Amino acid sequence: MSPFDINRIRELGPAVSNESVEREPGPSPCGACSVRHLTFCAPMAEDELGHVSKIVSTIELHPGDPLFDEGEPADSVYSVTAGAVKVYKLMPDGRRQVIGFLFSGDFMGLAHNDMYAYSAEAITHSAVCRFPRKKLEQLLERFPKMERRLLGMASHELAAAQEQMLLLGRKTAKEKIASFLLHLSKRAEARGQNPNPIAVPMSRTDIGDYLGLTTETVSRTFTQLKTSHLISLQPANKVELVDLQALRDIAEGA
Amino acid sequence: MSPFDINRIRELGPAVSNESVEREPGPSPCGACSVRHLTFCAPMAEDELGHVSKIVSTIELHPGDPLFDEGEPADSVYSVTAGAVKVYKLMPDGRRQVIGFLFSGDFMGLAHNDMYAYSAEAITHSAVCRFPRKKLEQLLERFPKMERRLLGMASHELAAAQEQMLLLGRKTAKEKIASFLLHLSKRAEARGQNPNPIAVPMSRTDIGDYLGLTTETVSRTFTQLKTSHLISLQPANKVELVDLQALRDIAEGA
DNA sequence: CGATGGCTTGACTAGTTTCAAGTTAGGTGG
DNA sequence: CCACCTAACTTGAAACTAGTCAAGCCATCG
Repeated sequence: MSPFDINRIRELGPAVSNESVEREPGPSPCGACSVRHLTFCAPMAEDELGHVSKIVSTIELHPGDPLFDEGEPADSVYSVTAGAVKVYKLMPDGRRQVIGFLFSGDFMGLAHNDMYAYSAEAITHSAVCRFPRKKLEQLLERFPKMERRLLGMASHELAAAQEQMLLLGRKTAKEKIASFLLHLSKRAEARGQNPNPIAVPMSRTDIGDYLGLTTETVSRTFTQLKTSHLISLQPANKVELVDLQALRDIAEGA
Repeated sequence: MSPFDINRIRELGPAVSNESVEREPGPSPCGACSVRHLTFCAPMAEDELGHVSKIVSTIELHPGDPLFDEGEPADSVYSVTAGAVKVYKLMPDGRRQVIGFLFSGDFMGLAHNDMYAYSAEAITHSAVCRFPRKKLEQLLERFPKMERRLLGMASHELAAAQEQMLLLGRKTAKEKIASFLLHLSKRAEARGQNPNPIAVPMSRTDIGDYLGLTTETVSRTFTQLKTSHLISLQPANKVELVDLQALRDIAEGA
């Protein structure tokens, strides 16, 4: 979490309860959105933002707050504006696969059919924008440039998912962890945050469920990378990538 | 492969060499396309198909023919009209992850940046339509309904990729194979083909590289399912799903 | 300052891979 | 038309990576 993100959340005002707070849109929530250039709202002109503000509502989430669950009617699409959210799928016996970690600019809930294909839950104190599906679809129809942007972001997501398939299907534990850390670094940079050291707000269990490993293996592998002086574990869940090139070599399997 | 698909290929005429053959579009290749309802061309009206025909060229592929390679400039987007194509990523040491098997109606090459993120190669005798990227983008700009269709298909792909992440990260070999066979069955049905017995045109190695397993484990697991009378291996690479419910229970991990 | 939950470490187990050898099937040429 | 040849597939035994079970450590927060 950058200070930038924290400021964004503070703008939302204090929570009135320990549950998620949903606020009606103010005069121009989108005009003030500091991460708009990262979201699917990016192509909208200043004087068109009113159309977006009109259908959006802002939700504040605390660590562990659920946003929606797999199988629920997919009434809304969400865009993360601050914090970190995880999306995951569950098997009947409790096995879990984390599909992705979402940060500022990322969206979720773009289901083809009418149910969410995964569950979403906040990792840190976060803020998301909620778009009722029907109204968003009307907006997309009126502004094809927004739909184009969404297609571009979906293509990007798809490429990332395919890269993750390679990781899950063919990489070793060490290669998975190295890839994961480099991926976090790249994404932080893309959001204009510090790429090194990186914030690692999710738990070892979450990381394991994202990489197809157990908590224990994740922990052992971190220790191994630390002992080899490739990374350094810092306070406040920060990780310094000490030897970037070595990490890249490991991640690629070279 | 259904007889239907084979007929489609025969319409293309004989190959003039053992390499892929690229043909200039005839008077109305799209008007005659029998799988159009499955492709991203579906929303186009009959009298608009000329715009599509004008930019498309048809390519015939024989088993093993490469279509493009990871890292090449992504000049074109392709739509499969007959046969089966595999797309895969390679690691420097040769480890391979098959990202997907494509059949009639599926598209590939929708990269966000300017390079293909994976390689594509024909499994069976196949036919694909080639759309120069620039020209396709112009077409999408003119026909937002086509772009909407593409976004819908991309969302669907994304959901499938996420399901595959769960498979790769958390399922056992037996669960992976059961899921794979059921997935093939569902997809055949969606294309109007027989969902049981199913055609399994890809090799054990391809299946392994798709499921994150070795050839040997795939083979052993098929044998195991056969011995348990859940499936039956038939001639011509066909597999009969004998006990559908048991396969579903295994696939879901129940 | 104690308690809780997350993280780390250890010993053992198991599922899958690896290495190796056979078997089957399909395509080719005599 | 048959026999061979090759590649794909199957099966077996040993090895290894990551998982499981269990205990201890650390840090954060009332």
